[in-house]
Amino acid sequence: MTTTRRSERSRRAILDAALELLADTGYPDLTIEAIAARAGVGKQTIYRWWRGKGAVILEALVDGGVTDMTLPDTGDLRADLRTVIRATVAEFADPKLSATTRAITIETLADEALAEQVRDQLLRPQLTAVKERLSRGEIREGVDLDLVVELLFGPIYHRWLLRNGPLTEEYADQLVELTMAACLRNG
Amino acid sequence: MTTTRRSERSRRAILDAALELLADTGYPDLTIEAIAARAGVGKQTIYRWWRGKGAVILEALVDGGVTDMTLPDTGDLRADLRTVIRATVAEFADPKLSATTRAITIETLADEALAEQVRDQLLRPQLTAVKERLSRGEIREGVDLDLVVELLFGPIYHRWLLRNGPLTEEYADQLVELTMAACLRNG
DNA sequence: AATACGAGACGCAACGTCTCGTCTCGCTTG
DNA sequence: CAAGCGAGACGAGACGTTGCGTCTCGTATT
Repeated sequence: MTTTRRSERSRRAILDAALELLADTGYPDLTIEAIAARAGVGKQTIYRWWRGKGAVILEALVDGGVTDMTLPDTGDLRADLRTVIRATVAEFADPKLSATTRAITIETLADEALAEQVRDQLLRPQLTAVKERLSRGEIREGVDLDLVVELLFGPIYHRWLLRNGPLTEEYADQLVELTMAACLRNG
Repeated sequence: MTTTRRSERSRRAILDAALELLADTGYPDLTIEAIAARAGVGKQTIYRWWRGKGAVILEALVDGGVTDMTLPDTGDLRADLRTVIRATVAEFADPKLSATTRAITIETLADEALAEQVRDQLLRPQLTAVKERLSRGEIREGVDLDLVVELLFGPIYHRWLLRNGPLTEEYADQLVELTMAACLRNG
């Protein structure tokens, strides 16, 4: 049995320091030593509880409640999706939030174990929520809802990753429109 | 006037060494020093001609002719897209090729200037080719072809990035089918 | 009494710059 | 036309710097 006498004070300081550093100085300057210094914490305290800076960022995001995206159900699927996709596009367009996403994505690409945690703890809840909302809509027979979810979020990631065009509200709406055309029962 | 007395021999050795290292030992071990050692070249020779390993990988890919994706035009848009998307999915599913893509993506996320070069020299040609093929198809009025292209490639990137499901031929076909439903004139 | 804590020293690896001596090319000059 | 010269790229690797992850301290907490 592990006697977890973990200091909540240090934990919070570390998570906050990580997010602050990302916002202030950007990913290249986000080092374990910088986090420890800014948090007023020994490096060992970080290594004792996390596998690396990727894990720190992940916990900071989960802790920050980014995953609590309870999407609306007004009965109008098109309108509800517009709300969600507009919010997602805005999130990716925001330089501050985008910096955090960029950091966690880099870590994710270099660490498969972390990638699975990010997927399960951060992304899946959101994707599942959208999928469930879709399942209550007028979707054509034989259409894979997972694929529809990807049809919505994939292009956003794609455009963000490749810096291949503006991430605007109009873009979000067009994306919803086209996706609806793909899977709605009444074309 | 710059008297470019650049050694083609060294250039080739460096590009080859970079790709070999990526295939053999993976991204974490892809260092400038390792590339120089494997290529039998001084580090300065790399720094003289490239901004970093990201630029080396990019040139290796461009040089390797990855961009020469001349897609077919049989008259059947659905069949042609199936061919292209199947190939793309297979590319992302292949561990060897995927390792290179992963490496260039990481570099891209950390270096905006590199990102633009990758987009313009590597990705845009392929996306443009697909867009042109689409423009010869029976697409509904008022549909943005750029968006349709993202509808095709976005989900693939999304699934690959998040490791969020298998990248199979069936997946490719379903993706094409759904995209066609979204934008074809005769629903 | 046990153990997490802040602080920081330690050896290691890769960074990017630099300084060698060598080699190769292009231009000059006899 | 050929011998010689000078600029600059080349392989090699030393150099100081930075961040890594591990390790000891003495202190603080429970």
